[in-house]
This record gives sequence, C-alpha cells and structure tokens, in this order.
Amino acid sequence: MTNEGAAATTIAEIAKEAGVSIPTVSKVLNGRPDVAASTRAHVEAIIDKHGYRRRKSRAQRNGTGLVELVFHELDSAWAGQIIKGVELVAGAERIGVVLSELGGEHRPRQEWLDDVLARRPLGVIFVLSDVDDTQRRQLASRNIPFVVVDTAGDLPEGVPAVGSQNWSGGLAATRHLLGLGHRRIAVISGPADVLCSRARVDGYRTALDEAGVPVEPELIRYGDFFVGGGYTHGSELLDQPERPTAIFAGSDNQALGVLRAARERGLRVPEDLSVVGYDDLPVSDWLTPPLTTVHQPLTEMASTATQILLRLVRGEKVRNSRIDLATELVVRDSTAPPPAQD
Amino acid sequence: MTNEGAAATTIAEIAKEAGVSIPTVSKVLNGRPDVAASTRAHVEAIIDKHGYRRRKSRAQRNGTGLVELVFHELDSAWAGQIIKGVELVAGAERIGVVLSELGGEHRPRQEWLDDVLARRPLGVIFVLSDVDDTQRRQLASRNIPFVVVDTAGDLPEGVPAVGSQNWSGGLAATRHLLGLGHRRIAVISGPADVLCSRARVDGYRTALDEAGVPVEPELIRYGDFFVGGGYTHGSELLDQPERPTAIFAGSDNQALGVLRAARERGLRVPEDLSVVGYDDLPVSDWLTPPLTTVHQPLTEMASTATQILLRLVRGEKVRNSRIDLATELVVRDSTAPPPAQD
DNA sequence: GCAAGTTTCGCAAGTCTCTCGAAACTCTCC
DNA sequence: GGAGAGTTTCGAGAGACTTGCGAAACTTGC
Repeated sequence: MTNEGAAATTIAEIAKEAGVSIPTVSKVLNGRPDVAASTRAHVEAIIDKHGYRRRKSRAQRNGTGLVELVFHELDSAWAGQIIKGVELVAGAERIGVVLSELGGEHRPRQEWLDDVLARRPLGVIFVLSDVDDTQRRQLASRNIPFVVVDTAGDLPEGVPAVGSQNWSGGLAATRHLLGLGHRRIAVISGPADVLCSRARVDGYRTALDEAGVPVEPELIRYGDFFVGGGYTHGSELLDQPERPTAIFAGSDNQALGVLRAARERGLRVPEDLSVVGYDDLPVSDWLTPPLTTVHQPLTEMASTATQILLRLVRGEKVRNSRIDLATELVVRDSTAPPPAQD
Repeated sequence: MTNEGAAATTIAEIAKEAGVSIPTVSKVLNGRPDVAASTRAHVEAIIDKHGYRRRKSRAQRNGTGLVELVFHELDSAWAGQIIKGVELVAGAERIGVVLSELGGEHRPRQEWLDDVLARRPLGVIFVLSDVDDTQRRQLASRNIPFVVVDTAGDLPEGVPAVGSQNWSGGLAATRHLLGLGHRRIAVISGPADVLCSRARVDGYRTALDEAGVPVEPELIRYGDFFVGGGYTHGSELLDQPERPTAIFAGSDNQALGVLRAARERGLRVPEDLSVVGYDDLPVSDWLTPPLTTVHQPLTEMASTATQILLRLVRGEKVRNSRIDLATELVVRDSTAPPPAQD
C-alpha cells in the first residue's frame, strides 16, 4: 500500500538507516557489482523493511485514460459477463471504460466513430462488431489500437482478436447428444453471417459425419441469438412431421425459447426432447431443468482482450494476438437418451 | 457550508489561504496529475472549508462529454437494463458513458473518486450506491451533479433520486397472493439495510394487516438479491413445520432459487407453492413456469435519471427531482390458489 | 614488509522527474 | 468587447536517483 500524503520513502532514508551512502543504496537497487555481499544484504533488508518502491517510473503515465467498449447489442446477461471482464482489468489500471451500443448494427456509423475519436481513447474493444477499412485507417492514423472479441466476420491479417473455440463447442455438444443415442438432432444457430455461428454448425456437421448420421438441411436453422428466435424456430422444428429428439441451441436464451415451445406441445425435457444451450450464463444452472450447455469463458475472454489491448497501447510487442479460449460442455439435466422408438 | 448571496469564493482566495498559486488550485479541482499528494490534500481541505463551488459548468461541451455510471455490483441482467436506459438518453446526446463497479461496496473509495474527478465528467449516476459527505462536497465544488437510482440508504435533502414504488409493489404482490386465498405468505427480501427492500416488506405488512392476517416474523427473511440467497432462504422456509403456501421473493433471481428449493422438495409451482418475483427481467416470462412478478421499469428509471442529470448539467431548474416510477404486478403462471387444506 | 593489484565505497557531477507558478489563453457574463 | 474567473502551456527549480572516478581498505605475491 502506498502511504498517501506522507512523504514517500527515499533512498536517502534507507542510506541513513543502513549507515551507508546514497550511491551505495542506488547500486544495490540496480544490482551493480561493486557492493560487498554483506553490505548488499544489509541494505536489502532495510529496503524491505521500509517497503521502499522506486519512484513512480512509467506507471502513472497519462494518469487517466479511456478504453472504448463497443457492443453491437447489449441485451442479455451475455453483455454483463463481458463488461465484468473488461472492468476487472481496466479498473486495476485505473482506466475508464466507455460503453457504446451500436443498436444492432455490426458496423458503427461514422458519426459514432467521430465521437470516439473526439474522446481520444487509449484503445477500442469491439464485441461481435467490427469496423470497415476506412474506419480502421482512421483509428490507425491516431495510433488507437483495437481488439475484437468474438468476431462477427472475417478479420484482416494482424487484427488482434479473442474468441472461443466455437467449432469444438459445436462438436462436443453434438457428440454428447449422439452419445446419448440421438439421431435426429436439430441445430438453431445465430445469424448465418456471424462466423461463430457457422463454426458451431460446422462442429455439429463434423460430429454427425463422424457418427455416420446424415446431415439434414431442414434441421439446421439460422436466426438471432434471442429468446424469441429460439421459440419460433423451436416451434417450427417441433411441428415437423418427423420431429427432432434433440435441439442444440445457439445460446442459452434461444434454449429458453425452445423449452417453452416444447412445453406448449406437452413435450417433457429431457424425457421427450433434449435441449443443449450455448454460453452457460449464470442463470442456466438454475433453470427448470438446469440446462446442459456449452460453457464459454466470456469474462476471461474479455479480460484477455483488454490485456492485449493495453499491451498494444503501451507499444509492447504482442505475439499470439489471435486467441481462442477453450469452451467446455457442461452436462446438466436438459439432456437424456431419446424416447424409445418403435 | 455554502455562503449564499455573499460574494462567491474564488479560487484566488483558496489559493491565497492555501499558500499556493491559482493554477495549482485549478489543477487540484481538475484532478491534474502534476500536483504533489500533500499539496493536493491541503488545497482540498481549504476548498472544502470554504464550500467553494465552481462558477459555472461547461455545459457547452465541444462534442464530447462523459457521464459516469456507477454500480455497486453489476452481476445479473438487472444492470443490463439500467445500462440500456442510460445509453439510450446519453447516446442521443452524443455523451459517453463511463462504467464503474464498486465491487460490492455501497460507498466508493477515495481513490476511485480521484479518477472520476480527473475525467471531469458532466455528471454521475449512482446505482444502488452512494457517496459520503466529503465526497459529495468534492463533487459539488466541481459543479458535477449526480443522481441516485434506486437508493440504498437515506439521502440528504435535495439529492435527486429516481426509484420505483417499492412499497406499492410489495402491497400489490401480497394482495394478489391474499386474493388467491393464501394466508401463510413468506417474504424474502434484499439486505435489511437497503431501503427498497424495507419498503417492499412494509407493503407486504400493510397488505397482511389490511386482510387481518397476522404478520409472523419467522416468515420475513432478509438476504441478498442473488439466486443463492433465494435458494437458502427458500429451503429454510419450506423446511419449517408449517410451511408457507406462497413466497414473495425480492428479485427474480431469488425467485429462481426458490423455484429450485421447491422442486428439490417435490413441490409443484404453482399447485403446491406460489412464487412471486420482483423486477420482471426479460427472461422471467420464459421461465418454467413463467414468473408472476412485480415489474420494475428499470430502463425507464435509468432514462429518467439520465434526463434529470443532463438537465442539471445544463443548469436548468429541476423540480420533482425525487421520482418513484410505478411498479406493476404482472400475473403469469407461478401463482395460484393454495392447495386445499383440511 | 612492501609493492602491486583488487575490492568496496563515497564524492561530486550528471540525468531525470516531479512540482509549481508566470504568462498567455479561453470562456462567460454583463 | 471588456472584465473577471478559470484553464493551459511551458519553463525553471528542486529533489531523487545514477554514474564515473578516485580513495581507502584489504589481499596477494615475492
């Protein structure tokens, strides 16, 4: 802890207490060779006792800075998890987080970018959104780095991005259902133009191929990530003549919609229909039934992205600026073997 | 103490008394980094002593302006609704929203306030949090207005605050349960030291009195607003020898915990146990069963608070700066008449 | 025992920041 | 459009820390 107000300890004080000169203390601090081992140890002890810290150095640079956090949409607890992760890192560095919502668009409008530029932020974090080339150059010309979390589209070479292993998530979820004996498995994903949706669906496809189960196009649905979409698509899927015995939803919210669609049709979950979600929001464990879902480390993704951004801000070299964190299937009570067929 | 009418204090006077130059006082007021900690503290003390107020706010911000949004905690979709409301109004005015979380504390630490002052925001919105007198004066001296949303504790006269009609909400929820025939109604509320919790419980009390039903202390629980608290208290209540036939939870999250406690005991909702939530988060309509709950207009509360704040920023007169928006009982499927007794 | 060499340390002179105020500037209100 | 209040820029002064160098102290070889 820094002792505010009170004058900070100086090497002069250390020197006095240790009975040596100021330069000697300095030399100890800098690991110079021309200090006797015994003297060094003694000085070191006094330094430790006083909890001496070298003067500010670069730490308090700009004093205050801002980071822009941009959501394409901030409904659902999803956003909360991300915000938490960013706050965690930024807060520790005493950097303010400015929130923006693009109101559903994946690309910000110029007007918005103008406002951002006027704020002279240290950097920008885009969540499920992106900027076009012109805007990218505008940021670059002002030396404002940016990071993308959970990218929506393809990114040019060199743009740092943090995501999660969507393909593996889709694979694991589908394998789990196959392992339970399901053969007619539907998937409701996010928008087709969002990369992470496609990766999950591809994981789903691969798992089916692997098991020798044919992929049926009418069982693959693209929608949005919201609860209403899950309900609509879920209803349609369940009204098909040969309805699926399991549905893999693109988000926990969608899964909620599917649960309702099932309930309205008198289908019990998991006895008559298995449902797998995606995200593992904190509530998912508390639903009826507790949701089997693919855990996505949202908070960690956000923290990681923020750390990368701050490293870029400091001008440090960042290797591995394209990271996908691991997803993990969490099995709860919304999945079970399919009902016996005849 | 502010000396109204008398010639307003100027930073020149502060400077003289503190024995520093005018620019130094200005720098302290603006949170500039190039002032020694001891000097800063000294000047701050003189400022406070004189009750200095900056002449006029810079209402005519050149395009940029920031508003600080402070949560005592930002778990749960609760926070998302609030953020949305603030963004809505601030975004339209092209004002940036800086988010902070106090990490569970209801009062910010000085270090945090220093950062805020350095950012020179137009105003501050506190959500379920508050500042102490010294900090309040620090904001006042910089002419930074603030608004409190859903106050945790008592507020001094004149502090603008937007809340919701908690008492009416408690009353309506309890009356609804009484109307269904329930007599043994438990309530799980938020922390006892948070005002809105108490108001709800008082509404509950009044409803019981009205109906001539005795208030039984063991049916009144205070916890936190989270799902775990609902589960714990719910479990205890349901394990009582003469268990309640209805539970009125302090939040939808708590209600989720109660639902699980009921399920674990083989109690059906609403047949064996009625549950009422509070908040009406977007998911609540999609739970199993859809939750009867007290709708709190969180987004609107946040928008209103932001509007009031911006009016204060512009120096406009704000009458009715203490507003409670209406809550509304939303009846869904988690409540029903109590099971027949013998 | 003495000269040569080595080690250890402090002096003095540098370098780097931090602080602060003079002067110039901006903004607002008459 | 001038006066007054407050803000910003910039440079100088003051410490805080670093470094080169030399002097004492110590060691070693003969």
